Amino acid sequence: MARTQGSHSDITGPRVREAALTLFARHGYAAVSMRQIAGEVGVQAGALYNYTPDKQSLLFDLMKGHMDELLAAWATQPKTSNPLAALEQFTRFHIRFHSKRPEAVFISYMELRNLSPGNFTVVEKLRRTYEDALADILRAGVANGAFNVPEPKVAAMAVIAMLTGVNTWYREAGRLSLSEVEEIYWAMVRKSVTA
Amino acid sequence: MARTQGSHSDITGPRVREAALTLFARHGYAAVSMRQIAGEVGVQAGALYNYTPDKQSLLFDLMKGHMDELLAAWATQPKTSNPLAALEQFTRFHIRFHSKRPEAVFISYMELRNLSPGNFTVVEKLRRTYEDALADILRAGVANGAFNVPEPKVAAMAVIAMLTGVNTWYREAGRLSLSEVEEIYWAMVRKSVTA
DNA sequence: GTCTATAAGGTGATAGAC
DNA sequence: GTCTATCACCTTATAGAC
Repeated sequence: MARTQGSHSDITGPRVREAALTLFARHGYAAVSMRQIAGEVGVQAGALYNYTPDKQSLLFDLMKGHMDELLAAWATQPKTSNPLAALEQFTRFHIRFHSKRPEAVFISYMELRNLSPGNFTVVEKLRRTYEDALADILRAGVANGAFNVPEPKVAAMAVIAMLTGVNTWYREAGRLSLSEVEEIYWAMVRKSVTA
Repeated sequence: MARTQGSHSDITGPRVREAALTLFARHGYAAVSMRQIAGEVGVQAGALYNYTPDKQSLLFDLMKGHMDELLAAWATQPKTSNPLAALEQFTRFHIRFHSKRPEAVFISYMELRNLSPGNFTVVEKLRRTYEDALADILRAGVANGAFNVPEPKVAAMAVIAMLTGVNTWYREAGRLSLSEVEEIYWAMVRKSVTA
């Protein structure tokens, strides 16, 4: 892996991001040095600055990229006018999407305080957009009598916290398949908000 | 605050812990230096080592102390044989206890990966004890027909994740009182597991 | 018990050779 | 595009004066 000379711009860039993702998730942003990231990629520390202006940008790009992908993936889901069907879709989508990106999810929840104020504002706005998508589903269900939730935004936070918690214990090699996990959580989410 | 000489063992010890709690919660364990903690207390960095053998012990003491207090407080709650009443008690207890210690809760969830392996094992065992208390309540409710949850341990994780999420958005000065928050979450928890 | 001084080494970021 | 070398500074922890 270690090398002494060479030119690899097209592959090094993604590898820097991957290494940062893995190391930030494992040890935390503040505990990881640029030298560690460089070591994982197989270059010297100075070479990283061809791909990022600084360490902060590396973190911001990972977090903003994750939120952009999340919102883009949610946007491709077929629209449903039935609130109950929409809630089921959101629940299953959230579990499936987050289970595939545990490192990015972990960073996005743990490293918010290490974002510069300006970067924090950007990421926070994207997060709020996602939360509001669920809150709107709940409001529609209240309006048509399917749901009974006095505070849709609070209920949305509660549901998202519950669903994201899957990542703290679910392992692919574990006893339960992801489909079984989906069923368990969907049953709980459905009951928790229905009238 | 700054001083040049003196002897204050009986008050400095707690102040070191308080400063570490506040700073670790705000910036993260890895991002906080012993000099910062000393500065907050009003002593020089070297003086901290009269109160802790090292930085890691400071983190461990905060996290183990928090889990010990949590389990001790839960142990003082009156015993209830009715699973539904026990679940309501757990729900309200969890929200109230955690809302009073946002910094310790934050550290206990965010800094697990910064514990040494041995310290992690200790804290993790205490956490599992707390999770099992809720799982046992759910199993009792399944046994007497009050609840319908196919996987009590998974449901316990789901409920705890939902309840702990309150700390991410609840503020004392906000629109909703803690009692109102308790009602909202208790309604959701109750419905999510009832038959 | 707290201070100052120091050891030993790590930090992010940059300059200039190749 | 990557390297080596470096700047200026910060890190945890300890030793010994007071």
